[in-house]
Amino acid sequence: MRTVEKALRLLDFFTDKVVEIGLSDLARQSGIDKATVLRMLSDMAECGFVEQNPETKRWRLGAGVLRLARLREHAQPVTRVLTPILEKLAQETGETAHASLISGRDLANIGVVEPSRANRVYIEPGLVLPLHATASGIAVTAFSRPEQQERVLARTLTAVTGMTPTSRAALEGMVSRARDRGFAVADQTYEAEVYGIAMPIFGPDGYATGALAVAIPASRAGEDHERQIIAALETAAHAATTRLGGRPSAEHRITY
Amino acid sequence: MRTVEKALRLLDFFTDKVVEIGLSDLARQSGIDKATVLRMLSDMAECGFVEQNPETKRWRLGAGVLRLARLREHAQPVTRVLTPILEKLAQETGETAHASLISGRDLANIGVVEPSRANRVYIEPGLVLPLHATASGIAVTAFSRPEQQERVLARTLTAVTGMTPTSRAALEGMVSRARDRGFAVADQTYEAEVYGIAMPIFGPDGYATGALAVAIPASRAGEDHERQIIAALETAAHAATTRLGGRPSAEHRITY
DNA sequence: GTTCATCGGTTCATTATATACACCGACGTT
DNA sequence: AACGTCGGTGTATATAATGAACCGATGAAC
Repeated sequence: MRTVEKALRLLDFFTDKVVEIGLSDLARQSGIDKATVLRMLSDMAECGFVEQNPETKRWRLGAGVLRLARLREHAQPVTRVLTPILEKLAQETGETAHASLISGRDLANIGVVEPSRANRVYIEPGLVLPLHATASGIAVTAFSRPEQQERVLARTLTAVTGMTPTSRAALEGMVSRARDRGFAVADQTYEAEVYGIAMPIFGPDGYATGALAVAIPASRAGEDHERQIIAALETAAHAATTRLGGRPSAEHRITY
Repeated sequence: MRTVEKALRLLDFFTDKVVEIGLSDLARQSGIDKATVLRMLSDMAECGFVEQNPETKRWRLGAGVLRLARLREHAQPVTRVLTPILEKLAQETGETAHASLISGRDLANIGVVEPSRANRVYIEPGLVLPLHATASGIAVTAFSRPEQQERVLARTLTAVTGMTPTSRAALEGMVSRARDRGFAVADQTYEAEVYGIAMPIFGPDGYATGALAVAIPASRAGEDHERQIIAALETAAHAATTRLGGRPSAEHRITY
């Protein structure tokens, strides 16, 4: 299999909670031989992607990722543009708002703003969202290029919760419904008790490049609240698209 | 060379100014065969490190780097901590202040704040600074582990300007002088007309992990100005070290 | 309107390189 | 003292990376 991809996938074992990982641990989790993992880590360390804690000998993300993020942000200031939009969205809806962008085969969370109320949904920063199991993923897929759409539908859909769509038919239904309505809804498909509503952000070619989403406790789901969220999302997503230099799809129309 | 490293080094061809690169161009610049470069880019794209502009077919940095940067920033909020320190430093000195961290074999610029005055030094965001040719690099090297120091001294030192130290002796002199004085000075070693002064940031083990620096037009270099900058740098670097959970080296004492 | 150069991308035989097993000393527990 | 685990090393083997030749498309030159 491809060595470069295997090496880069090692970085996905670092999460919000798992900040440092030991060599043997990483080898075990990834299923790759210890010697190989070490060589990959050393290679990535030479380039600044990871670094080794000199005391614990464990590995963590390196400063190189900060540099690259600055470069990308300088080329297109996604975070700077989306943060105020997310803040407004969280404030207007009183719920947790987050933004994700297509990153490889998945969706990468690149911004979260929580409302001030106590009972709110927590979303891990830097989370990888599966395209088939989240409102954001469905929204993006619904407005992707046909080939990209087919790639997602053709996958083996792993269940994250009991509500995750696992058959092609179920997913296809959710996607086409999202395309019709202009937004996607996911009822506890990724995490129990969490209900998500998402709207796509479009690129210059009229296809989705990411999504804005609002996550609410499932107990608060209800028609009025949902309408209010969708209205807030509509202006937010439109602002995000245009301020990022995108062009909304002609087929994107919101219908409740 | 190792494949993973070769692939990751491709990312270093993206800069402040070069936001997108075509396949043939990247192959030419890196000296790697076109087919190989394409495979590497495809692998990295699968992981979200790069993405292809669907119109121009050219490649750019992907959203995955934003995600990883968020994760690292969440684990240790380097940027958030250093930005206000840099702002104060730039304001106090009236000059461009910047911060860099060790990233692989080099130093990665991760923050710049410019003063309000018109005649100021411009530093590219996300720049890679060679350890031997910048004040920051000298400052870091002077307070690194002996092995690390030796690795830098043993390198083939490429000249960036006519003032860059290219002999081991010259570099050794600058490093030991920096160790004695507690800060490093670089007079147009990296860019003509730019004079840099840098002080190390220390990690928990008492060795340097990065540096804060002030860059001034060479024409403004002078003893009074320099003294003022060093004083501002001293408090700034101390604040950076402690607020990042580091411990200053016992050997770090400022002497003019 | 033809020519030519260059683009992104593909193919496939060759071989260089990644891999995995066995092994090391160090450390902490039992 | 025996055992398990850690990070790390050496090396024969086999797999995966490589690069030259080639493709169709595009655009500039004349």
